[in-house]
Amino acid sequence: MDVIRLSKELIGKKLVSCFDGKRTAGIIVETEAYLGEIDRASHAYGLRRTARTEVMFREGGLAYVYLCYGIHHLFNVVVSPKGIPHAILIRGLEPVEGIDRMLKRCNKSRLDRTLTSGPGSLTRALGITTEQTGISLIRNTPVWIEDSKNTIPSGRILSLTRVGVEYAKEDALLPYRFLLEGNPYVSKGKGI
DNA sequence: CCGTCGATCTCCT
DNA sequence: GGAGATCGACGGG
Repeated sequence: MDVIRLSKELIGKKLVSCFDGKRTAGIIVETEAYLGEIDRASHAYGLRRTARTEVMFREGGLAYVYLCYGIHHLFNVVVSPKGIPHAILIRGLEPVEGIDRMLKRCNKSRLDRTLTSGPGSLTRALGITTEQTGISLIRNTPVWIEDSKNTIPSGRILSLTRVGVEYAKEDALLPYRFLLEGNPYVSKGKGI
């Protein structure tokens, strides 16, 4: 499984949630690859296993959602065969469906880039929480990823260093952050 | 516009 | 006890 290639391929696809029969969705415009065992920035570095990260060691196609700083729910796609804990963090969405419902979830009255820019903001907008960790993203579940037929945003894919992983030493320099150049819904961070 | 700080969960030391 | 794959409120310039 080529996590780097898949991280780029996820850009332009649609992340969808559906709770109470109501869809909310956005086009993925920013991702980060986390390469499990060999990546100091990964929760699974050195094959370290905890209750929280156990889902990363399961088969690809599952959601890994964890709580960051005690507040923010961060959504990842587990992408590799069983035992290989690679994951892709979704960091930015361009909202396309159910915007009113997203605004309500975020206590906002108007759409602007802050609705779904950044990994903690987009989960709040879609209603994704740690309750969804471990669910399948390809079967019939409240959260999944699908091809976006009509609404594919344009732009070149840039590769930059990842955000907030300075502690990862030399791995902090790896160009494992991917985003659509110029898209307003990419997160703030160095290099942008 | 900018920097600082609080929120308060999980895991490591 | 401390830091982290973060965000938004607040205060000063």
